[in-house]
Amino acid sequence: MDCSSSLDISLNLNINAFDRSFPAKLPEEEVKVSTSAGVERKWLVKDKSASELREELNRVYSENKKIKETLETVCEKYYALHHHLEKLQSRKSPGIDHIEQPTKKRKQDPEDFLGFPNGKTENSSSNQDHHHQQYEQKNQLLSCKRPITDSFNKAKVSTVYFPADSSDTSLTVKDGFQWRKYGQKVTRDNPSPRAYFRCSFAPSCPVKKKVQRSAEDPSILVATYEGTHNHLGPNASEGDATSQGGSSTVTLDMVHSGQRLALEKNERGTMQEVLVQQMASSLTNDSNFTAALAAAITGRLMEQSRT
DNA sequence: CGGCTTTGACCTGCGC
DNA sequence: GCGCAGGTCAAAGCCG
Repeated sequence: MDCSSSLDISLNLNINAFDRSFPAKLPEEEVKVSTSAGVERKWLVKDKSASELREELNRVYSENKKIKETLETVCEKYYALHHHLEKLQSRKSPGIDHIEQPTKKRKQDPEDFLGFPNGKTENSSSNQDHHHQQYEQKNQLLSCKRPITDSFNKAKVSTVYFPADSSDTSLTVKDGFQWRKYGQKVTRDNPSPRAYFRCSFAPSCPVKKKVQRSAEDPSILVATYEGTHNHLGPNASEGDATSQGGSSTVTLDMVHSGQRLALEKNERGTMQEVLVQQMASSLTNDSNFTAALAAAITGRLMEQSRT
């Protein structure tokens, strides 16, 4: 059963209520913002009175709140539905996991069971692990794999996601280290080839890297790092790419924070994480939402500059 | 010429 | 033991 195809959870959130003309109104109040230190903050408010602006900001905040609430509600409902579906399926096939196993042919790859005992990993503080956890959980559901329960591999493994042009066929990611490609292979579960790299920055560095385009989103390169660099990064301030994840990875914290409570239960958490991932994807592809988000961020910046 | 990529062959682990 | 699939090796070619 193809879980992904049977469930269309793309959100058709009605955010029209949000005045999408808001960004378009901004030129009227020419705003220059620089967030770096030594900031130049220049506000040229011409035609609008402060009260009008405040009113507009309040409206933006309330809309933002509404969107978040809607998201949470959708999550709750989706989870309830999915849970119900699971129950029905488990009744149909007693003794079998609610998620169909495609094959038991091979043991999970190290990067497939980073372990995450209690939802944590060796470098659990980094975003990439959180992303990887989400990604793996998503993969388990989308590819209908059994949830991973094996104890995690001893080798330090981490996964980093890099945005990439889907037309770009080179499997190279810029993480600051120097890599030597030693192999490429087409794997069964992904039409795009997987490239194998060794760290060539130091001769004895044991770190290996696998890079493969995401099967679900070709615009994402999935880099799996194994081992720990036994040398400093090319730039000392860069640190270890295997534990830092690079600056290119993206977190949609607004969505995550709204779901934290719902993640308390493990099973439920898995479902929620998947949902969050898919919703984030759905929302970021929605120009309406991105416009709304941009407006909300602008509003927040304006508020901060005022204080 | 040295370093890197490409790519087919080979090795290894796993399930049946 | 066999077949499959992922991982690695190494020769050949390319490039600066």
